Amino acid sequence: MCGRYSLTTPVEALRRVFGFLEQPNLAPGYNLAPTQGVAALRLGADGERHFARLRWGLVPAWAKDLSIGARMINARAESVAEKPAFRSRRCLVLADGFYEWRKRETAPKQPYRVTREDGGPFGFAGLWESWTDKGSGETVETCTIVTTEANELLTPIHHRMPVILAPEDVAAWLDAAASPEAAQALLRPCPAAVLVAYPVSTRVNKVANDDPGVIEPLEEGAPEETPKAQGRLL
DNA sequence: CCAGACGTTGTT
DNA sequence: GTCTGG
DNA sequence: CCAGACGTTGTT
DNA sequence: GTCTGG
Repeated sequence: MCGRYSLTTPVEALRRVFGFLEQPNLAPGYNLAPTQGVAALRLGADGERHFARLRWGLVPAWAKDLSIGARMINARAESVAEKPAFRSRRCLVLADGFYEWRKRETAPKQPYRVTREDGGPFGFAGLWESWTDKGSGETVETCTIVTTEANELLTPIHHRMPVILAPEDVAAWLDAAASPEAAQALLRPCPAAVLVAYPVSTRVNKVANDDPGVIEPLEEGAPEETPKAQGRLL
């Protein structure tokens, strides 16, 4: 699954890689979590790619309130085609790393950060919807990240992973007019060789810890961190 | 016709 | 909203 | 994903 | 345990 990720790449570099029109202000996100506003791309009616901030956690149009979104943070690739709640429009959620927690027998879960081998940004296959509050009339755009089975790199850590689209597949995913069969075929684990994974501090567990420290590699075999060590700032 | 459901994750 | 069940 | 909350009564 | 919030 994918319940936490990072996007620290400067917006200029994102524009070069993904080719969207806008020049938004984008603060680095070391520890992005559900219900937060995240950076995404959508295909506009003009056929161009547009940047959008979407609330992470899909809220279907029929929902009574936003609370369902906290649980709709992922959509299984295996069920995207059938489930009514996921008959949504496609988007690309921009990232440069994601976190997975490996369960351990005795010790607490060990978090890992997974990035591209070259450190560059990438896009998760996403779905988005628009929800309007019946009372206030306020509209909120929300999104979810599609997941699939783990590839060889992720299997020792976790059995699911987000769908990471190869750059050449992004256009086919974003174009809702493209064949559903072609889009469905993109929802598979990316090659293990393009990714690397490394353990990070359990400081990432806490959403409020949104600082460069949470993406720093944790030294293997290092003694358990003390609360004092966890509290130090960089 | 109306009423009511509609979803994910995890489980080494 | 859209679909299923009654 | 993890962290943290999770409830009732009353209403002179 | 289950649910919500970030």
